[in-house]
Amino acid sequence: MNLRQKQKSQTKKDILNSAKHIFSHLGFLQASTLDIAKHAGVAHGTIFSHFSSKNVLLEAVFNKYLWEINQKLSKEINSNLPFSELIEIYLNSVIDDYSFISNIYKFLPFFPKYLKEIIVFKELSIRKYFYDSYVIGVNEGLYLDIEISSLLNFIFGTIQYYIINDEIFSDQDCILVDKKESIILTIGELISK
Amino acid sequence: MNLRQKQKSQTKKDILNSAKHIFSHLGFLQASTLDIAKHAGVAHGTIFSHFSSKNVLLEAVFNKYLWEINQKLSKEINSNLPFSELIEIYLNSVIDDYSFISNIYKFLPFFPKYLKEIIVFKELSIRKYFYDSYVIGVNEGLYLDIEISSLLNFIFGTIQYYIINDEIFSDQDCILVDKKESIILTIGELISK
Amino acid sequence: MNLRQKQKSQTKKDILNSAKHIFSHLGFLQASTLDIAKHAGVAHGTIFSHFSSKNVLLEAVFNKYLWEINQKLSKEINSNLPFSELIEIYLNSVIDDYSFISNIYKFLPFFPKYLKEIIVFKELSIRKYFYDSYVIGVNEGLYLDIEISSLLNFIFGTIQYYIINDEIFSDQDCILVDKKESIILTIGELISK
Amino acid sequence: MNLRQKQKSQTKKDILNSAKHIFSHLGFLQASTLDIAKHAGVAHGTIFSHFSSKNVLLEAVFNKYLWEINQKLSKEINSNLPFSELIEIYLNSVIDDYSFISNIYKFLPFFPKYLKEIIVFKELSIRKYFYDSYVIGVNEGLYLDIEISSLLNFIFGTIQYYIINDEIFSDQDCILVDKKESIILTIGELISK
DNA sequence: CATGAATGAGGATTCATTCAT
DNA sequence: TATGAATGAATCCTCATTCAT
Repeated sequence: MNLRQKQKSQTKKDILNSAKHIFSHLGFLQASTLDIAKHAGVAHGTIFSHFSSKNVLLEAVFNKYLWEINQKLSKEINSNLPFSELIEIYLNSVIDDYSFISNIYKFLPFFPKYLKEIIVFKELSIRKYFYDSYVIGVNEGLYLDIEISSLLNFIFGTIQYYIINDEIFSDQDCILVDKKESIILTIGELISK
Repeated sequence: MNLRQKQKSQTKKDILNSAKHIFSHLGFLQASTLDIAKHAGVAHGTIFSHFSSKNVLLEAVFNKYLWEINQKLSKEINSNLPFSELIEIYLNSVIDDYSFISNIYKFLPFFPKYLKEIIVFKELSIRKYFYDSYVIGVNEGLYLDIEISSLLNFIFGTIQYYIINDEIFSDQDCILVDKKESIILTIGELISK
Repeated sequence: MNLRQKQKSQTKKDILNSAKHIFSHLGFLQASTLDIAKHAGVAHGTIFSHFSSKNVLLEAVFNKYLWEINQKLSKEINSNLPFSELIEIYLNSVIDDYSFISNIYKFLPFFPKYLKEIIVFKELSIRKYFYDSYVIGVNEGLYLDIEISSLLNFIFGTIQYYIINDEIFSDQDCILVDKKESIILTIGELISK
Repeated sequence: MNLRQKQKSQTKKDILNSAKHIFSHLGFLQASTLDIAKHAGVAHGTIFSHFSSKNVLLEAVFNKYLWEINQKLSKEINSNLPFSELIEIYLNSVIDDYSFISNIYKFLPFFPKYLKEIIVFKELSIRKYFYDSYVIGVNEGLYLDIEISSLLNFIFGTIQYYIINDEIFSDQDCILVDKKESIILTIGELISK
């Protein structure tokens, strides 16, 4: 990669970074491409020479950062860990990047289908760990033997619910800090045999 | 009520109906007041002679239709019914007005706080039935004795989760038709002692 | 005049009164016909059954109240009074109805020509007294013998200038209270032989 | 300055010019930003990429043209000139840009305070010359020794008065052409010792 | 005559996207 | 590739005026 290519690559990174930052702080609709360009220190048009539209930029942001978050999570997570520990690790990873992830969930309905699918696809790879851990627990006679994918919808659904309604549930910056213990406890009680 | 008042009242109803319709189909942000006016067959300005702003119209739509839905629900629902039957009745009421209710949940994060509170307040009155029914079940030794409000967050959260992600989970018009049984079954298994 | 006619006449008076009040407080452009109707306790349309347009109402307000102000002024004023006393009386009459009169002067450029002419015509009848008084003063050898109508333009112009620029010249409600003495003094010095 | 910058600068000038033109002909309130854009041959939005709001554009127009007018005036004016000559020079400068300046005076009461202050500030720098010239005249025993700032209010007030009421006083395009001599003469008679 | 619901033209502003430089 | 000026469709809201009741 020559200098020119490096600079180009750096510009793209700057835009992605700024996009994530602006999206996290203003939300995906309120964030304008001009805001992002200013924050990245590039011309407005430069965004469109790297990303053909705002939605394509959104897609790139998702691909990059959700992938990073998943990477980090994969290192800590492990199907041999007990189910409730997985939930805690997952919640911690959401808390770490709360302003970004909460905005994703809040704006999900506005995204075109292909963006939703990217997001869901990333989530699926995480679900795998939960699934396997639960199977082990069932085999060990610890957990109820129920349809696991339904159970996982309950868990991820509840977390998403708290995030989306955070403004109502709590005055804190991140509602999950408050609710983490309660979520883990309730799930534990529900699934234990 | 004289003719004038009847006509006025009818116009207001027409606007509210059209607003509900447009909101349900385009979403609350994409729906323009001009769209609504056209659909209602009135002049653009007429909307603003009945509702001082788009948000006030939104509020009125919520108050009218959530109230109607709640009314209907209250007639069918009853704390003495078993918990899973309540869930079914509730799900049916959501299914009946799916395109409207799903949009409410999808756009919730974008509403001003006072609108969120209206919606939450309506939900609370429904939760009461669930709460009481669960208490009865616990006393009868049928259900696990866990923190009920947390449990209800799990249930409402899961339903909201299916709704918000409906486009991904299912090609049907209404995902809950598909998932109803699964939801009820899973909850039943989880809470049964 | 029968009861019906009396009521009609009273409604018209109410509207004129309210119009003057609203015009005085909000200015002629910011004041809406709806504001006036509400203040008068009549239906919006009623205004237009008495006055064919907002401008016609404006005209009526001018005719009524400028006439009243002139009437009152005519009783106090008298060509035999010394010139500076006339100025003081005139200034006092402006001060008495400052919020109305100041708005007239401020909005003068927005009025159609025929409304301007009404206003000027009312002013002319007052000018007559000033003119005559000055002539007497000149004949008595007290005042400079200059073109009087030009002089009067100087005086009325200056007063209008203070009114129009009151926000800049003073924080008081009525700048003329502050400037009255200075105006009279300066004119006195300029015209004395 | 490269081509891009020149073009941008030219567009801005075009907008300012058109704004001045439209403001002068329609008045500051009746003039719409769309009118200005059309006259300047640019898209409506272009105005807002150069000026953040209509008021900011107004401010820019004032700053640019009042400054130019003042510049031109400063070159001709000089405190050592006799007072009546100053008045003539000032009147000529108003006459030169009559449709613009007359609109400023006519719409003065409707401008936000900070715009009024810009206008007044420009006027103050001119007043300085008048003040100094008068002082010299007084010292030479030519003029009455009276409070000068009051006198200047009389003069500027009278000019403003003629301008605001031009439609009534004269059928000419510019009333000051008619009245110039009369104004100078009357002032001369009033102030001469 | 009085009512007041309905009208609809008009106006300022936003912002993703384009394209000449 | 990068720039950033220019675009123009889209949106909410105001208000004098009309007219059926």
